[in-house]
Amino acid sequence: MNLSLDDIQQKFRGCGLKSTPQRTAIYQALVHSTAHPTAEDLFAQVSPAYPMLSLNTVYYTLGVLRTAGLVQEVNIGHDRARFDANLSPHHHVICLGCQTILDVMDPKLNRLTSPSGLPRDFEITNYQVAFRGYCGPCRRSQSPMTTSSSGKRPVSQ
Amino acid sequence: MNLSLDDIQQKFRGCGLKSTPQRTAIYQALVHSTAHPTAEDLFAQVSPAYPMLSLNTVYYTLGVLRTAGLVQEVNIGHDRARFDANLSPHHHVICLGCQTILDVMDPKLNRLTSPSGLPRDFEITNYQVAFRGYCGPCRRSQSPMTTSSSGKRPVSQ
DNA sequence: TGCTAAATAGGAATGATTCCTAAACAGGAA
DNA sequence: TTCCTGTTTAGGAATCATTCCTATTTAGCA
Repeated sequence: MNLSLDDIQQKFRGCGLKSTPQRTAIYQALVHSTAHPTAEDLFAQVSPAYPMLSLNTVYYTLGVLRTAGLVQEVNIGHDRARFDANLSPHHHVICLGCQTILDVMDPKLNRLTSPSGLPRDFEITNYQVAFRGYCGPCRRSQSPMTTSSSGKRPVSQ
Repeated sequence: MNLSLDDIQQKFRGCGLKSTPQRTAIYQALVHSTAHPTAEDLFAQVSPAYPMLSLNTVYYTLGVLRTAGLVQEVNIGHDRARFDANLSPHHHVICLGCQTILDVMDPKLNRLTSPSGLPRDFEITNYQVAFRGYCGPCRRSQSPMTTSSSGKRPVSQ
């Protein structure tokens, strides 16, 4: 996706959001990324151009954009929130090795029907499929004996 | 599911885990729950019977059980980890109002095929569908004007 | 019964996120 | 254009789930 500054400004106005340089830069960085960055990632990316930028502002901005429906939060594990400006219906593939998240836009995944066995008055608004596995590089670097616990605290998933 | 203490002890042995009263109690509490409790929930539930129990032990135990494949972590949002001892393939419905997680065992959801557009060497090991929406009580208690932002920091999803 | 590695408890540390507040600013009104 | 007001920003402190560290206890085997 390629959005000009004007496009972004219009988007913000359309949602009743003020358009500030920081906000624009943060949103733009997110739109141009496919890496599902964390707040800290975005902070690192935008900081050089705005040395006074506060991580706090990144969190606040992401919260505002999420509320406005311009970005969504993606989570793998409970560790830190990752964000995505891709609003078209899509799903995710997560590498359990390097924690990379890939977008999957297979249309057949968008035709799932409401599951059986739900309370009658439950209203589904959306759903997402999360595929987990290992990417090529992570598969190759995994030694065949990685399964034995090393005696330390077990690692998340 | 109803597991006797003997069943649990056998399960632990089968995974090469020591069987301790605390570990057994924590696992049993999880097996008997359908509420996808957090570590703190389990701590609160088991504490009365084991007043010396440490929350630390609950975390450690859940880590061990997860590594052994006896429990899985379920996440809604990035806030805190929730756990599930239901190992049969199933999916989740999450109420965005009260954060309740329901299990969904609709067999048609277990027949999804690997999505298109994936790098050829990516190996999917499993997947889960997360449906989001609002349960009956939450729908009814939502006033029609809840959408207007109150001027405070926006709330998570 | 003794040994040893694993498990436990407690306290301290970490780190992501949120809270609080004063100053700066965007955007509409005059 | 200038002024006003509510929003946004930055910075520091606070919160809270989770992990780390460590000494003590214990399960399970020899």
